[in-house]
Amino acid sequence: MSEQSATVQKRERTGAYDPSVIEPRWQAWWAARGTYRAPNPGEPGFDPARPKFYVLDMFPYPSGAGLHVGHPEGYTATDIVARYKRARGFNVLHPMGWDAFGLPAEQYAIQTGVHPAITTRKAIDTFRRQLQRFGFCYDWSREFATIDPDYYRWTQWIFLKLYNSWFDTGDRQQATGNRQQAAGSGQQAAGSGQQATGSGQQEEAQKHTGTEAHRDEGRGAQTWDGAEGKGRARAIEALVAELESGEREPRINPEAAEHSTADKAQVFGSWSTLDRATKRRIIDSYRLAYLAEQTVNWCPKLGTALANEEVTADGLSERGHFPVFRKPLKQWMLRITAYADRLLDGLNVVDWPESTRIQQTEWIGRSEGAEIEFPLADVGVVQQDGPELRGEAGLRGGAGLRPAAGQPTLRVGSKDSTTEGDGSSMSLHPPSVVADVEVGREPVVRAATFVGRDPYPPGEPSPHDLIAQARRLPHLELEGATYFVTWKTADGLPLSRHERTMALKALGHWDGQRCRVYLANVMSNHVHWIVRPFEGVRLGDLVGSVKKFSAREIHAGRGAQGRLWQEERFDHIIRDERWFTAFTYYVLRNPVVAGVVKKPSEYDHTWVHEEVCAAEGLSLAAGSSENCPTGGRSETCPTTQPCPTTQPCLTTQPCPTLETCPTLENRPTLRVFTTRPDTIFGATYMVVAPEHPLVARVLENPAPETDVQKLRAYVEAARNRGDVERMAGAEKTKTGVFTGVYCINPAVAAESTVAAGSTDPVFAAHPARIPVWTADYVLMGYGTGAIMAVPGQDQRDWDFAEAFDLPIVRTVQPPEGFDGEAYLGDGPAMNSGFLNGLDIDDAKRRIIDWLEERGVGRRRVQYKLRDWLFSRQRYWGEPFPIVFDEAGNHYPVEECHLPVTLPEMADYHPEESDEPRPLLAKASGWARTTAGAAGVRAATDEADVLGLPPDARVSRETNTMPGWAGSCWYYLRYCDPKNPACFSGPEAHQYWMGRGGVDLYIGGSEHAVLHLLYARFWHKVLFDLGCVGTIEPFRKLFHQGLITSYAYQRPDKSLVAVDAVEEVEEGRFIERETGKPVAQVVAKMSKSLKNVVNPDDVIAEYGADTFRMYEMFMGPLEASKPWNPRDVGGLFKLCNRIWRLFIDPDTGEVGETVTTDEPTREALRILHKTIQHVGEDVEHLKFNTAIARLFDFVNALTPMERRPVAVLEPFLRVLAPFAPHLAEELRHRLCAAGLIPDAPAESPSITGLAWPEHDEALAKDDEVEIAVQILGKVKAKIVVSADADEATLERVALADAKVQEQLAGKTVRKVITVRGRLVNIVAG
RNA sequence: GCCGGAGUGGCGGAACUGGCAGACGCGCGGGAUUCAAAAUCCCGUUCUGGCAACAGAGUGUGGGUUCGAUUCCCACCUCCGGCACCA
Repeated sequence: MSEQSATVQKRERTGAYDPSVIEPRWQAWWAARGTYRAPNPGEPGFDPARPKFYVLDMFPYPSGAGLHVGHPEGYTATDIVARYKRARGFNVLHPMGWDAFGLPAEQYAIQTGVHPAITTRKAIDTFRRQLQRFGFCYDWSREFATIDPDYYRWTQWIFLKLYNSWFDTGDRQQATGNRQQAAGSGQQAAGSGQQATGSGQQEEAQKHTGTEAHRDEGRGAQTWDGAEGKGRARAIEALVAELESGEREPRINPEAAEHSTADKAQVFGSWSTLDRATKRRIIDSYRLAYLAEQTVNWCPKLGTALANEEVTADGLSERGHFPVFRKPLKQWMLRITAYADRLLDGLNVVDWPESTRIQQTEWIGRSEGAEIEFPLADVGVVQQDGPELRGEAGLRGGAGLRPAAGQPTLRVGSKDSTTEGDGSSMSLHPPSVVADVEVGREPVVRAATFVGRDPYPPGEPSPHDLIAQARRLPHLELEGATYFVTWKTADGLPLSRHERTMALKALGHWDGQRCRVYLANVMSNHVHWIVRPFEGVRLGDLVGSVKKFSAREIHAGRGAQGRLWQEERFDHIIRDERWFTAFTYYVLRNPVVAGVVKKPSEYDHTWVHEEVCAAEGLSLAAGSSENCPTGGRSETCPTTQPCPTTQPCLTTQPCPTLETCPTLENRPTLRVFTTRPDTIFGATYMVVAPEHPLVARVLENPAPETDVQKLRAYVEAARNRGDVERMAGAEKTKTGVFTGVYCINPAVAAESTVAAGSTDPVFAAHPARIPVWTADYVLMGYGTGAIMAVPGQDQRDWDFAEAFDLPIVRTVQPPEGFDGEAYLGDGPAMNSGFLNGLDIDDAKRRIIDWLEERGVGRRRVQYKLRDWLFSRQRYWGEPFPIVFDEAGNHYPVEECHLPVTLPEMADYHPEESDEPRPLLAKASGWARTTAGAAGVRAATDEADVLGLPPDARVSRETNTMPGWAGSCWYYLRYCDPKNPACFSGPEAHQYWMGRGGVDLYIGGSEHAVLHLLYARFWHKVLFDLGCVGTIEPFRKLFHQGLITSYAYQRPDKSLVAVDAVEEVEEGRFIERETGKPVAQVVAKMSKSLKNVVNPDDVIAEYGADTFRMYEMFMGPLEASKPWNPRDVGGLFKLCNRIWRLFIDPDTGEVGETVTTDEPTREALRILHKTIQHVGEDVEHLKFNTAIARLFDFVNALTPMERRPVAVLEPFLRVLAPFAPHLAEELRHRLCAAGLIPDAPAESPSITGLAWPEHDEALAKDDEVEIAVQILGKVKAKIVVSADADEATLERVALADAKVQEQLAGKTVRKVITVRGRLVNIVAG
């Protein structure tokens, strides 16, 4: 201390440059005067005439270790820009604050019991003190930390915005459309949906904020501030209103990742009839914040969940080596996937580094392709009632088809007690396949593919189309539904009139008792039935009962036995009156069209409920056959006609009837996602992930070829491999096991015919029959967890096919001479039937159309992006403003009751527990409360599903938000950090966030993906809700490079710490202990290598100005570069030299060389060059070259005997952004010496002064040296006036003696002249 | 493996849109100042050959386009960052 102050005194006395004195002085002065305070619109001192510039640093986490030299790199850059822009007349917003929640403080609390807030505040104070020592021009009046209740109150508020919003895809019209409709009309529907969305947007924006919309209107920049389309967030009330009005069908959000496809397929009655729980389920499925069960790595010993990186390869915690288990836990998720497309689109309007945009694009991972259904050839394994099939498995339900055990072929069989015994005697039209519905046992077929789309076509299709459509749909059994059911007689045996009457009686038997029968109709060989089972009655039971009863009666009459009715039946839910009418109309009109009767009323085996007869608009006699493509004959397809189905028929014989047509329809299918549907003909096998439900199902119910043991072993191994071998690195060899099951390749099937006379109904030798394998190179989490393997065009598939000797078929013609394996390039399709000759794009279009027409596939976009897991089982984070009632329903805390603050804890030790439990749950006094105390809205009445009675017992959400939460919106709070009424006041927000948001955002590339993606997501939600006015938050983004350090490396590449090495001579280093030579290398700074540079030390030695200039001079801002202590001195020297341009070191006064002379031409030239180049370089963030220009200036001025103040003073204003203390000091000294007038009273600081204007003419050199090349080699130099034209250049160059010499004996062929550059003579 | 970025003196780096490669700094060499040192100022500093004038080579490697290439194209090598069997 005493030694240091002695040095200081000496420096002061001698007038040497001493940053340790001048820097703290000016820092205090700036702080006292509020020099860097940026007033908001409306505040005193705000100048609305100036444009704004918002320059932002990435939110630092104040670690206990304090600042390292990497931090100030970006901060210096933004500081320079902020100062420069201020000098250029901008109102600059340049704030700083703290992303302060974080694990280290909590860990420390666990160890010591010190409240994390205390630890964190201390770290913040250290950081602030360190940052202030750099002289950064932050507006500290705007400082806040994410741990401030005043701040996280609004983080919670935004969470509630997410919670209370849903993503309207704008497909309401499509909701009543059909997924199988032609692509053209589908697009039309989507288009009009978007339009509707767009027009409603502004309106709703106003509605939501309650205040003025934050939207930045009239700025005109469509790309920035316009509506985006592709759907948007809206208030949940709008959803409820749509549901209540009937505008939207009540159903589970089809886009909800947390719901199974079966959930999403459920069709509910009208909104008003639904119970509370169902209404809630539907609403919650739409929220942008939702609860879902997620697997966590739970470590009971640590009482905490661990990130994947914190778990070792052997399933132990990295910390402590305790066992870790995978446990499901209900956690909050944010529906970021809804914004996948918009997050992609936004990347096109921002000025960001290309690499970051690419990283984000890849993270979102959009791939366009097709989803294709591959019918399973062996369907015995797929009982349609299994809960497994409800997941994302992609197994489509059809009628359950079942092979006889041990037989490779399908035969008619039954478990029906009435037909026990010989199944073969029941064969129908061999070799066809008959579906087997196990009536009375488990007839419900879950709809695994009923995803996201309403099954009913738009407009008014013909009844025939409806029926055909219904046939393709999965069967559903739902409480309260009305069904259309139809089945045939076995063998198509005709019924007599008497038998038909009996059947009709049976169909009507339970009317009024167990069901309501709306329509019953018995034809000579089949029945139609429209029925609504009463509550608690199952459709399957009813059908079974009717069949059994009628069969017994009829058989008795005939004296026959066995099966009367076909086991297959079609049932489908009738959802609304339109459909009801259509089905009824179809049933009644069909006999007329078929010519059985003249009009429906003549049909005597029909019974229609009065209600139906009375129904409006049902005109039974109306209609004609013209809109029925098969002339109404599809029900009784005669053998003389081709099969009327749209599916390719695989048998060689004409189908007797539709129901027995062994086409691919109505089989269970394996659904795949592919980006190369054009290669479908080359799909020679299938692969499903080991976790795929099909595999479990096969294990339960093996196919004849299944090697159960091997399969089971593989699945087990794959499960373990998930965690263990992921770390072990890329595993090259492909592994897998054949499941024993086959699929039918629908494209190959359609193009091939089975040889006539084949008796094999499941195409045992057919090329369309392809094996299904399981292998862990297929991931359950992407697509459908199943692929069609196309070895010819996919290297992974190729490798797999090679390994397991599976067929390879090329379907894209590789170029001549191609000797690779899989061919991924473009080329004409081959071996692909109707696709042959088409290039990839055309083939894709063609095949997708083809698939869609047949209902076996569709266009599909897939994303890698997953929803954002938003819950952490930690104490030190933002509490969720959510409570749960005793039934487990969640309720938001009302806005006026925010913030929900963290409770005090007795200690921070997690409880050791097998059950995942967040730490906060220990604060039971806090967690258990009442709805009123927690601030939940009081329920208005019974029907109010979103409120609670105030005295209802509730428990608080005990998870907390993740670290990302607070940093997602901090840039908005800076605009208006103290506003108690709003997250950011509209006026301030509009001003600072106008014109594309943050104008310059600098931070490390480690945040290139997650932080920037999450923040953009929140911003877009807030945009949709009218809370912000730009579609993107950060207009220009820049990543500073890493600051590395030197370390030393032994010949074996191991690193040696800096303090263990000695430099024996220039550039030669040895390891002190061994004396062996080591090489100097660049490495990341790390404690272990002892190469960490502490900024405090550097500042103590050289001062902040030197530090700032060194960091900027090291190299390009974006590059990684090593900290070289030796180089720092060079910048200190620069500061000293600048000092001495002004100050006589002997006297400490302004030197006598500083004059009021008229500047010389030379002095003016260097000044204006400096102004110009530094300005340009700062604009381009090229600070290293800007500082080189400062060197140039000093180099030019140093030798001058007389230095005009008219040149020195503007130079200080150029210097100020880089070395603000030095510039401020010197300017004040010039004032004090009377060499320049005092600065204006309102801004006595150099900070308030304008950037000097440069004069282009003065900056120009009078004469320039021009290189003269002969054949591109410089041979001579000539000096000409700077504006010499081409002719002059050529003349002077050719006249040059040296040139003459070189050209002797040669002919000049051509002379190329570039003004101000060179002359190149082509001679020979 | 894929995607992105980068390879230039002893070192950090510069070179606008294809136009004198090595700005600027560090280090090093020489000189001035000094009793001496530090500091400061001046000169030099890509390599090879030559006392020198000068000559030749040279921007990771190999090829190409061009009057002219660090810059554009093709192939390859090395390093850094990101993703990782994404169908």
